[in-house]
Amino acid sequence: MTETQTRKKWKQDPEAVQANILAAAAEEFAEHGLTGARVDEIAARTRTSKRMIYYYFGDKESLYRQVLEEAYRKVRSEEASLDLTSLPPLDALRKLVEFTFDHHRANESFIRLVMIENVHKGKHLAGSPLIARVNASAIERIEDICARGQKDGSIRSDVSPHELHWLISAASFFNVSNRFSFGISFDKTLFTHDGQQRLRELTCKAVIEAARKPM
Amino acid sequence: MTETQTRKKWKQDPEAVQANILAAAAEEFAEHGLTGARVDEIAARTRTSKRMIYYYFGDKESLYRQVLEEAYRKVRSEEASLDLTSLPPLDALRKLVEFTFDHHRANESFIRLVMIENVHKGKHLAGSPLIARVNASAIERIEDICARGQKDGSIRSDVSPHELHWLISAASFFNVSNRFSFGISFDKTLFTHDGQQRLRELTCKAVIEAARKPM
DNA sequence: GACACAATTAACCGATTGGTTCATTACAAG
DNA sequence: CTTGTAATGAACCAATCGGTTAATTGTGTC
Repeated sequence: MTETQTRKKWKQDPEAVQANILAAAAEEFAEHGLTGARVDEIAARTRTSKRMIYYYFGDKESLYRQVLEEAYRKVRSEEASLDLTSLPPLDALRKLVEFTFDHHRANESFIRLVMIENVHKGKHLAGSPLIARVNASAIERIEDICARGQKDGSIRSDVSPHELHWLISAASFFNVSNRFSFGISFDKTLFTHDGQQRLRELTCKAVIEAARKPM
Repeated sequence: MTETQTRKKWKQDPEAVQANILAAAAEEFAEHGLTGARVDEIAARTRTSKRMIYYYFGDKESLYRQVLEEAYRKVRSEEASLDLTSLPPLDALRKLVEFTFDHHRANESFIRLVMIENVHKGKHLAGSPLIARVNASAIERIEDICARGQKDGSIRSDVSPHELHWLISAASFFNVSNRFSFGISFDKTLFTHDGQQRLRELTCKAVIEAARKPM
C-alpha cells in the first residue's frame, strides 16, 4: 500500500489542509495585498479554520512569504515546459517573447503578487533561497539563445542576455500590471483583443531588433 | 497689499494646512499603500491634527484620491517643460525616451502611487475628469513627433503614437517599479549606475528602431 | 463689541483584526 | 485499551484604527 493510498484513508490530511490554506491565501493576498488581506477572509475561503492558519503558518507575514514562493515556483515551472533549443536563435527569441507576453497575461494573480511585493520593496523575497534558484532557468534559456545566435552570427556580440530579459519582462509585465492606469490615462483600445495582438507584435519586433546583428 | 501678503499675516491659513496634509499623505500613501497607510501617521507627519484631515478631506479614501490627482498633475506639468519641436523627429524621439527614463527614476514616489493604484485596479482614478485632461499632453507630444517623422519619411507610416508611448512607458516604469524583485531574481548590476546607463541606451535603441522607417 | 462662521484641539469610541486560549478529537504505537 | 502527540474547533482578547463629539479659538463684518 502506497503512502498516498494510506493518506486517502485518513480523515485528517494535514498536507491537503496546508495546500488548501495556501491556495485561499494566494487569492486573498493577490486581490487585496499584504495589509489589505484579512486573515478571517482567508479562513472563510478555506475548508478549515483560522486556527489552522496559525497552527501551520505561524503568522500572516509568514503565510504571505510562502504564498509568494509558491507562486514563483509554479509560474517558473510552467515556463520550463517551453523548449526552444531546436529553433534558430531569432525564431527562438520570437517564440520566447510571444510565450512570455501571453503567459504574463494568463497569470494575472502572479503579476499582482509581484506588484505587491515590489510595493514592499522586495522585503519578503529578499531572504528566500528558493527564489534565485527557481528563476535561474529563465536566464539560462535566454543565455542559450544569445550564445547560439552569437555563434551563428544572427545576434549581436554585445547584447546582454540579462538586458534582453529585462526588456521582454518590462513589456510583458507592464502590459498586465499597468493596464488600468494606462487604459484610463491614454488608450483603452490597446487592451482589446486587437490592441493586444499589436502590442505583442510590437514587443517581438523591438526585442528582435535589439538583438539582431545588422547585415 | 497682495493676497499672499495678506495671508502671511493670518495665523490661520487653511490652504497651507491642506497642502501640508496632502504632502504628508502623499509620503505615507506612497510608502505604505492605501490600506497600509495610517491616518494617525499622516497626522503625525503634519503640522496639524488628525481632525483637520477629516475636516478638509472627509475620509481616508477621498484623501487618497486627491493625493493621486495631485501627483499626476505635478508630474505631467514637469514633463511639459520638455520642448522637442525644434529637433528632427528621431532626435526628438531619443530625447523623449531619455527624458522619460530619467524622469521616472527621479520620481519614485509617483511610480509607487501608480503601482498602488493599479493594485486597486484603477478604481480611484476611474472617475476623475482631471486625469484624462492632464495626460493628454503626453500623447500630443509623441503624436507630433510621429506626424513630423511620417511627413519627412524618417518614421514608418504604420507606427502608432499610443503604442510607442506604451513601449517607452513600459520600460521606464518597470525599471523603477520592479527593480526589487528583478534585482533579487536576476541581476542586481542592472540597477547600478552603469547598468542603468546601458538599460537607458537599450530602451532608446529599441524605441527608435520600432519607429524608424527602413531605408 | 456682538455676531456668524470658519478653523482647530483634545478626548473619545465602536468596529475590526491579528493572534491566542483551552478544551476536544483523531490517530499510531505499544 | 491505554497513552502520547498531532490536528482541530469555538470562543475569546487586546490592540489598532478609521472616524466622531463637543467644546474652544480665530477672523471678518456690521
